[in-house]
Amino acid sequence: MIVGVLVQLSNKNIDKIFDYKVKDELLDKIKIGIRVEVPFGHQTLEGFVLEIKKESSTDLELKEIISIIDDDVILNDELLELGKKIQEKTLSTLISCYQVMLPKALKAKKGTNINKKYDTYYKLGDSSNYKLNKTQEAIISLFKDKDLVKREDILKISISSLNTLIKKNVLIPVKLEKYRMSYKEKSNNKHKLTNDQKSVVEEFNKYKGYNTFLLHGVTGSGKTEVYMELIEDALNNNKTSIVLVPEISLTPQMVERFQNRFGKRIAALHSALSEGEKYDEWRRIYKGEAKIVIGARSAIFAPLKNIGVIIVDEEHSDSYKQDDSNPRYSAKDVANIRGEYNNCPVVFGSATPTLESFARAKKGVYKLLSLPNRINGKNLPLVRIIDMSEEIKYSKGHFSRNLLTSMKDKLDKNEQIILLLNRRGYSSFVSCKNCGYTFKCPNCDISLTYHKSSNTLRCHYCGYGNKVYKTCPECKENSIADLGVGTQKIEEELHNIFPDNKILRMDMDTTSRKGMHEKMITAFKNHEYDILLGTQIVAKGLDFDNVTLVGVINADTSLNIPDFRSSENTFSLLSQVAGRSGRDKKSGEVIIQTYNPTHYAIEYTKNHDYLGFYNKEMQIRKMLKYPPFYYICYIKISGKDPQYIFNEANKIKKSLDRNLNSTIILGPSTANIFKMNNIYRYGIILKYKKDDNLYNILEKVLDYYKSNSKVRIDIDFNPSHF
DNA sequence: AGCACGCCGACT
DNA sequence: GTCGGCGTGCTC
Repeated sequence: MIVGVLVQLSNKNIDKIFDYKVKDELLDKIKIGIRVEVPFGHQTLEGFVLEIKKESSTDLELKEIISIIDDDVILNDELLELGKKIQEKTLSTLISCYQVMLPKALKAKKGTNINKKYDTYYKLGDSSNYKLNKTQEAIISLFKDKDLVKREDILKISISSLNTLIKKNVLIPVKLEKYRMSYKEKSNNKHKLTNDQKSVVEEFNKYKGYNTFLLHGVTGSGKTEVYMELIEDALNNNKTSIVLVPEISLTPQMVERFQNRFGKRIAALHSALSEGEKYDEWRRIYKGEAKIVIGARSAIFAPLKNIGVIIVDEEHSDSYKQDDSNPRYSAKDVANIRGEYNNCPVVFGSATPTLESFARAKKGVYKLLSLPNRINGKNLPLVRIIDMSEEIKYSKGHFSRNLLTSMKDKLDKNEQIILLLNRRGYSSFVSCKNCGYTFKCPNCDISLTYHKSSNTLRCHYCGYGNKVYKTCPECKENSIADLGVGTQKIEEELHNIFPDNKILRMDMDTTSRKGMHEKMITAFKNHEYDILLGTQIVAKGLDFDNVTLVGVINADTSLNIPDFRSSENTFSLLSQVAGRSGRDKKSGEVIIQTYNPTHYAIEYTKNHDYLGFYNKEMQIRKMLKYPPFYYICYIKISGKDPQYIFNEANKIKKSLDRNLNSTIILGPSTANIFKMNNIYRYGIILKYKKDDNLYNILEKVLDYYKSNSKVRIDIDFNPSHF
């Protein structure tokens, strides 16, 4: 017997199958999809068995497999096939496609193996010919409502009685894998669906088998309740489900909501778990103990069998696209591949769908489901737009008179307020008031961010740090000052204006410690604070009954990001944050401050007019040949030597020009951040509708550079941003 | 990724 | 003469 093995080393040169012989004693343990240890060159590596065959195609003398790592198949047929499809779509190495599907604990490791842990339980044996005493009866009574009882629970009664019962075979020990997490029993039965929700479910049920649905539901329309109904139906048909949510909204409350309804059949995969905990959850799914998986992007690879429905909540979120490492895949694409394989429905849900998804729904490629109203008949909040270029005459700070008046009003009524400051691309920075000099990172060529707590300047990309000088290095004047505005600055201003109110700041700085995010949300929900001030983190999915005012300090920051999706992202962000207001009985209000009051992304937010925004934005996309009218592919060429990189980038561009005739080729241009960690980068952008030669030629480019250590080529299909 | 092989410069 | 730089090629 010969096995074909793919070793766990992500490198284009060795991303192929190597053949090995199998020792007689391992013969019956070999299966496709298990991991084995093999000699490889001068080292020992782990790899996946992908082929079993009688003969090798090479005439080299084959080496033998050293050992077998798994008893059971790690990559089942579906995942094996899925990995190949992802590698074809992304042009990544095949091994990276398999590795991304598995918990890190299963990746090739150096001695840090996570061992399974066990708990001892007991089940009832035969007690028919044994007379129980009082203590023993107490032990047996523990089994009244369950089949298995934990050893610790019995020890609380009596260890000697336990030992006797074991000896007499009244109790039989069972070893079960110990999981690091505890699971809630379900406590809550299903809510009644509203008529809107019911009709969506009915429409959904008209279709059988694999279909992709777009559930367009305004904020507060009860999409989650619909998801749960679909999951419940799948469960009743003995099928499993996957629910994807953006990492940022995968809060313990969200998980709890599902646990309350489905109890232990839920497995949650999110970044707050340790690697060990993630591995435990993965095992529970793998063994079929968990039927419903809720998690962020990579949860789409959950090793479930017999999937009945796949749900992607907040489908507009860019977190579903992995863009920082290979494979650069979209979990939504993977959802569709798995939906097709399992012949099951896939549901994308959002209040502000991506233009790509909505366009597909309009064309009938996706089936459109709509929830146009908030539950219990609440109106969407009233939105007011404030022109800050006018307003700045009346105010020294960052608050308009309208916003201040409204805030005061709500605080008087003991209601709560959320303030959004979208800091992205707008970090606090110091600059010379005299000559305009700004401090930049010597490694990354971007502005350094000012951190007041440590009085330092830091680079948000590479972590470079430096003290703040008072004297300008350029003009030698003592005129360096803090000119940017961040959440800290606004927080100070708020303290001055509302000294009697409690203010909670929530951003990357204050929520990075484990559990903080959760604690803050709970504290705000319990009205320990009056005002929640934060970055995008406050916009997503949170549900606070007492919030009646949402203020956006400056809506322009996300508009100004140089990305063709900045209008879409702004509209989406503003709509999401507006949706936080007035979710309960009291009606809500939204005040958006901006220097671009007539920009359509802001104007359409005012009337919650998704369709209006969609139509306008589609015209622009069509004119400028952007998605959904064209696909985009970004080729990144990077390396240490800027001149060499530039030459190679031009060579690539010329070769693409020669070989692609229906593709628009832009660049090479310096990437947004030309220099980062002393690596220089150029980008080539491709726009295409259909080019049969594209994948072929891109593969040739990758192949040409695969052994060239001076150039690195990264290809990103449908990048979420540049 | 490692590691060996091989071809050039500068030193005990 | 030899040590060591890293460019190139190979791993069943």
